[in-house]
Amino acid sequence: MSETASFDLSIDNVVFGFDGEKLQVLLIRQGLPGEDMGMDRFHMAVPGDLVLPHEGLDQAASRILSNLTSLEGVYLKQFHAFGAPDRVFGEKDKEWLTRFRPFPDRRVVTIGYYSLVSIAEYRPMPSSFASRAEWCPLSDMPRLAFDHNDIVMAGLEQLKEDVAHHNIIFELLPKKFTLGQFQRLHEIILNKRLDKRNFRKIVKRMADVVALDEKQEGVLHKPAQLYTYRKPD
Amino acid sequence: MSETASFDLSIDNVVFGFDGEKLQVLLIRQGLPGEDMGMDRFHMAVPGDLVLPHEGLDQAASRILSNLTSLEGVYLKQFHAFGAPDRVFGEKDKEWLTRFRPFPDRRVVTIGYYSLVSIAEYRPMPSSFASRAEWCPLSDMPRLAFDHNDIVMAGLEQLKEDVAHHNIIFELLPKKFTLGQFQRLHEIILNKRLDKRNFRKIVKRMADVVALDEKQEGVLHKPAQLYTYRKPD
DNA sequence: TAGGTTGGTGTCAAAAGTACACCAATTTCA
DNA sequence: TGAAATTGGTGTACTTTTGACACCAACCTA
Repeated sequence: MSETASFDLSIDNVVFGFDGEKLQVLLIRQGLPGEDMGMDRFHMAVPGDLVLPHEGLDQAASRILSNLTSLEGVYLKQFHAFGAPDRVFGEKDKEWLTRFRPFPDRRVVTIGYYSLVSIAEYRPMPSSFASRAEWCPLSDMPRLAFDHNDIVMAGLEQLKEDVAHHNIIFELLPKKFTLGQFQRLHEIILNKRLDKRNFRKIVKRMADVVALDEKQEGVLHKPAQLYTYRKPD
Repeated sequence: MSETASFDLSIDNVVFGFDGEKLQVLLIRQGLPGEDMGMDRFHMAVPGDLVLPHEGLDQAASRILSNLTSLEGVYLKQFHAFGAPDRVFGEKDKEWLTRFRPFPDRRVVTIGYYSLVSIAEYRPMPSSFASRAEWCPLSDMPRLAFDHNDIVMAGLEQLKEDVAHHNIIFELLPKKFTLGQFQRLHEIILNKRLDKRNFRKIVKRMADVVALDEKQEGVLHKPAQLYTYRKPD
């Protein structure tokens, strides 16, 4: 075993999206855009790529996200480094590396980031996006490439903790949201039911959640008051 | 700019110790053991080294910690990856890299870990340790090598958050501790004063902190009841 | 106009948090 | 041998937060 190591470094980004109903994760199809592959010739994966030689980690994360998904200016947070020596073990994974990576055998350590996106706000994506990336409900994740299933789960755990103690959850909501959506989002992330009246009591105490002069329209039930989040400087 | 990157990967470990009074950080003198260096010919640094080619990250972290400090079996937690392209900028840092690293110009990304240690329990260190590592109060940190000052501060921030929500704080205490020490430790980490009676009320509610049948000895004041922490499976 | 669906509201009891002051046990020094 | 210094140890009253709980309202569709 040589004492001199040489690693590739990558970023993998777990993009969480909320559509008012479910938490979803943005997945991309591995391979060249437009290339036709048999059904089991590819894996879905979390958007990720190698860090460039002179690039900071956060910078790389937002470049890669932007390249692969056209998402710009979204919340990004580093949450964990994944470096198990056997991160890459599947045959399909090795084949993919051989085709698309200059040094397919080099060990690659990846830094996990997660992003938060309101799906409603980012719905109109460029077409180049739609062809390669798609939302997938967290409750229905397929087998992903490499150790990406682990990365997604670790990202979710981190999100849970962060939500309990910070205000980042608003990044998952559209600018205008209902208290129903807000509560559902909490319930999904924390994975437990909350009492409606108690939840609203708490929200009333949040000075930065303010009621708008507007109601929901076109819903098949009593329309809800819309709220928004005002960032405290 | 080439598209093919190649990185060195290192671990840097912020070892926090508590002596009943102050929070301290374990620092090592950079350079060869026993080598005589002028006062400004070296930097203090957090214990860290390169990850080996076939080694997992957690595994590397505990190997490196053990090599540099003889500490074994201590609490270790990965908290952040540091990869700014200009992490290494000082003249002394470059000189050190040239002497001790096979590829001194290669970009190195480091994974930050922190460890928690009760100084009292680990006081009897092998002599090889004492000559190279020493505790330094957090309140009195010198200028460290590379970006290690940032790493220490980031580790402290993470510790603050983790202490509020997990039970890891007991790792910093000796097996037998007084409520005074326990309270002081909280005050230091959270950086605020706590009321003695209220603090003890909370502790009484912690089922896993139990009073021992023993008192402090040889202190210059009323001896305190000793307590211990029983891990809940 | 009836049924389905989500929105929206208040009260009470239990638990947790917060503010606050004095005596006790040991050591050291005069 | 006792006074001073130092930290240990205790309880009460008030406020705030949490948690359990049930019904009517407004919109849509058929």
